[in-house]
Amino acid sequence: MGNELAITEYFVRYLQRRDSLSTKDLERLRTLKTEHASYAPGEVIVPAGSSPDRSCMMLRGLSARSHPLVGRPDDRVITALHVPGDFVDLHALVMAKLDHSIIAVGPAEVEFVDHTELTEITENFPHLTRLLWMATVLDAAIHRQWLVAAASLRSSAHLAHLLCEIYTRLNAVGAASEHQFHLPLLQRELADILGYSPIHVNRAVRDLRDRGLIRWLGAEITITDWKGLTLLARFDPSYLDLERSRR
Amino acid sequence: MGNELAITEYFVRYLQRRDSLSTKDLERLRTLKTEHASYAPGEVIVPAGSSPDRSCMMLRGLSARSHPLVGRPDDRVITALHVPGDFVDLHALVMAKLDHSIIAVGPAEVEFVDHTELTEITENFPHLTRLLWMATVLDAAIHRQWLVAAASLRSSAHLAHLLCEIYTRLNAVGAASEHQFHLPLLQRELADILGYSPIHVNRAVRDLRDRGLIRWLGAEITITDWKGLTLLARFDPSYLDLERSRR
DNA sequence: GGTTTCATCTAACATTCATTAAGCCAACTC
DNA sequence: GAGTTGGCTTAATGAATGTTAGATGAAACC
Repeated sequence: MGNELAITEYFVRYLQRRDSLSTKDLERLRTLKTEHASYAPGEVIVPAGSSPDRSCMMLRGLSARSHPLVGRPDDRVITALHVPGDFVDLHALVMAKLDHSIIAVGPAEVEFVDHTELTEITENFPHLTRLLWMATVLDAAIHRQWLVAAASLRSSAHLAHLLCEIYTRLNAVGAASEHQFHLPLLQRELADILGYSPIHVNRAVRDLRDRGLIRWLGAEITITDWKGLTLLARFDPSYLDLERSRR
Repeated sequence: MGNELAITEYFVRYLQRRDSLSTKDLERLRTLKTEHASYAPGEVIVPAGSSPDRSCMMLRGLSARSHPLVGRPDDRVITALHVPGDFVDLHALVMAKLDHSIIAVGPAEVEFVDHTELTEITENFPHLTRLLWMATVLDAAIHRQWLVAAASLRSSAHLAHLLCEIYTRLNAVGAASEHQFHLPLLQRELADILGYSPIHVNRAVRDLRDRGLIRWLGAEITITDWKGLTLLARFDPSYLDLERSRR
């Protein structure tokens, strides 16, 4: 009780999109003690190699998991992007050491939750525990889809797939609608995500624009032909597990 | 009690490599009711799109997660390989629908565990639950490393990385030693894993052989220069979270 | 107004990888 | 032993992507 304008609301929506929460579960989530933090673009939220004793939920903006490359310290690969509602590094609860950093992409705001509280949930709230587990398993499903996209799609289609996914995820928690969204993502960062050179990303962006599939002004994206974009990307959202079911 | 030659032994070793198991946890694992099954090469163990009510542990051989491609039914991408000790599709416990198939690679043997039993563990064995959770989170870490490898390594180094990983995982559960192992994996299957054409995989295999890094006869692989192979692949096993720690 | 900075964009050339086609070799069949 | 199959191997060509270099344009600074 208290905490009426629950900080965890986005994450609650993320869960309710996929299962139903008991009053008890909801209550527990809404009374989680959290600590707010804001970050400037590029700032490190959680450093690689650390063993954090808390995990963070995305509130506003974007964050990414960044893997530094051994032997090429100024080079990196981004293996995940996180939008509001994501429990970004929940997996750190059961890992000995983080194998990557969490960084802010554009200005970002997060809420930290102590692992003592999460561990307590695993002791007393089995259904809620399975839902938290689900959140990490869903991240893995997204990783797999990125692997599929990387292996089977060419640059334009690959970029198209990423845009379809981000819009669908934003839309699922009510953070975007009408095929428009804010994406403060540089082409150089896109290159680290897609595994191309920045120049090649530029070719792909131009291609999607030339085909009349998207409009991209500054950080504002409009998907002008959703059907066409999903077709090119062979996008099928079922991996996002958006069905409600009992877990 | 009973079940002395526990079927779950490989998985127990997998967990004990990373945390300690209480007598109670051990007992619960060893009394899991399981159902044995054998598969011929290529056979489907769990089909994509299903909502299985059980999950399987790898006992012998290899299995893979295979993603069929929409619009190209004879094409696929393999996003994970599983060795003995892996709880292959444990994630299905908290997913509504599987986004991929589990298939046998070479002849394979698995043990199925009902989800009712696993759910019961989440109700009464919180520490063991966190260890099961860890197993799925570790799969995700491997997915991420595959993404990093795909984006940052060229064919030979990419193949080298896969070989380093498989050997390390086999070795971690005592299923391989002295840089030798059995790998019943066709070059065409390697192509589906690495995202190359079979012809290009062949070039990569030859390259590693020509450099004197590996010997590959039939399904028997010997890593003749471990140091050189890990250097080429920039292989750092820390993502496999092989440290023992309290979770 | 000029300068700097930084992201986006473009062009020219180099490398990596896919595709097609075909040869090789061992295991198996008739 | 001839034929067949399946996996491995090689070569030649073209498409996709990387690299290097530099142009453009907008915002921030002085």
